[in-house]
Amino acid sequence: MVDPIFHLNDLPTPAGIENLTTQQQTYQRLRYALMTGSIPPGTSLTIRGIAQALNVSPTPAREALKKLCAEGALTELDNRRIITPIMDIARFDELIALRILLECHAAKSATKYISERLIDDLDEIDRRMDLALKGDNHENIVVLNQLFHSGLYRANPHQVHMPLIESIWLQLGPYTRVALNKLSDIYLVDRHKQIIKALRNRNSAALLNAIEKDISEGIGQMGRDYLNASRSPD
Amino acid sequence: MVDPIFHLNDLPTPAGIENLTTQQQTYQRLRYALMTGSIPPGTSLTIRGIAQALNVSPTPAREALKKLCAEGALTELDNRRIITPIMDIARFDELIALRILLECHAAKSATKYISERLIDDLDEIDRRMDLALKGDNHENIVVLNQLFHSGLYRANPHQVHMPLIESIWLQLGPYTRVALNKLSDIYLVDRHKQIIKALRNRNSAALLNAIEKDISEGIGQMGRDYLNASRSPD
DNA sequence: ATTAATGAAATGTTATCACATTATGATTAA
DNA sequence: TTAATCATAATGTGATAACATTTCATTAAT
Repeated sequence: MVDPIFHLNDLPTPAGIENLTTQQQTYQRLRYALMTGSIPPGTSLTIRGIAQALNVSPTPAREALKKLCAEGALTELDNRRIITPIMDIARFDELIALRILLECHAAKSATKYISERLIDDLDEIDRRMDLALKGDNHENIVVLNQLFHSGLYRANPHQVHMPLIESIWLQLGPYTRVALNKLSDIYLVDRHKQIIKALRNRNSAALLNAIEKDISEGIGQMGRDYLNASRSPD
Repeated sequence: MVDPIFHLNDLPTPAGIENLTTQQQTYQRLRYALMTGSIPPGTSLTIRGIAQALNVSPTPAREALKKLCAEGALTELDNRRIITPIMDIARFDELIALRILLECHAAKSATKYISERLIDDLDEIDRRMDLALKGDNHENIVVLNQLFHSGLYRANPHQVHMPLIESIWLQLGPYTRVALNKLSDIYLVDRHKQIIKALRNRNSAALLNAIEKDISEGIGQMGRDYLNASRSPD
């Protein structure tokens, strides 16, 4: 064993996974790591390596890895090796376009289920996100940002789009971190405020516009800049 | 063992899976069965049951089932049992709306990669579909219909949407069969002809319109009728 | 008769080992 | 020096058994 998994032991563990099966805990930990961009693109993940790093037997490690592959969060190469997805600009742009397409659709189809109570909850999440932004707490920012968006889309009880949206989020995971690193505070939060305002006013057009901008000017622009910048020096 | 898997032995096997691993073969066979609607909604699928029915050991059976769960083709209940998804009209309508949304987007983003050669290929697929329709060969119809659509969308080499679209197809699998059963021949095929014509003319608006109608007036309408009809007698 | 308790059967989960495939690096031949 | 070859290690795959959970039918108590 060449200790290829580096510091995966030290990865932050999501809360509330104590009662899950070993396999589910392993899955949640890996998923969380991917979502928050804690594993660089192109990293090779082996069954035994993960098992050792997370102190579980190969079986649950294997199932967790396979599940993440099936969700698009990891890539299975032809030689059966599993790696974190490698990104290029074309693929990135497709993912951003899909995020906008799916999330605007989800928001639209959720509109009629949205209560004042839910809007208050989203407002509260956004307030916490302001604090996390001030504190530069990346993990919390990512998690809260996802809670904000998924809280909105999940208002619709007929859940068919969230798995698709989460698949996209997982694939964009590493670049969420990049985007939030570069984020000059107020920007993203501002869009969230617009979203909340549009929800309160039941202004569908404004809502969709705010969501699109939140995505395209947030992770979309930052990620694209990053990919462009990291291409040249090579 | 109560032989819960009925006649899964007799399920048609997709061609060209000889060189795959046992797990992949198992996955392909189950997937094919689901895609063509050969397993009724609500059917319980057990690891040992599938293993026995397909004459493989539990390990590959389990991996195949888990993968299909991750893709949304099967549902994992809270009690850990795995069943084929149960449909209701609201969910069905969401799936159809998502199909239209994603497939129109995929078609649009594929447009600039579409060659005359590809259009000829699609034309050929559609011709074979005409034959299959005349012969009432359901499996072939379903497979050819998917080849037609995926052939178009896969023209775009930056593949991020096909996994999402296939997830939707899998979830709609049983109703594809229903739709094609009721289909009065010419209808669906006609839309395909429109798609091909729009491709040749590079008419984007006509293309998107034809795709939307192909879906909404094909499986969309038929499936909805079926769900409405089967609701009342109960 | 209904409900609760019990225990056996079915099923999902995990651990482990044997096997197949792939990757790696040393060795040899051109 | 380079390319091919081979042995070894690393890794994924498959089979099996022990264990945990859930289901279900039977039994006992009210």
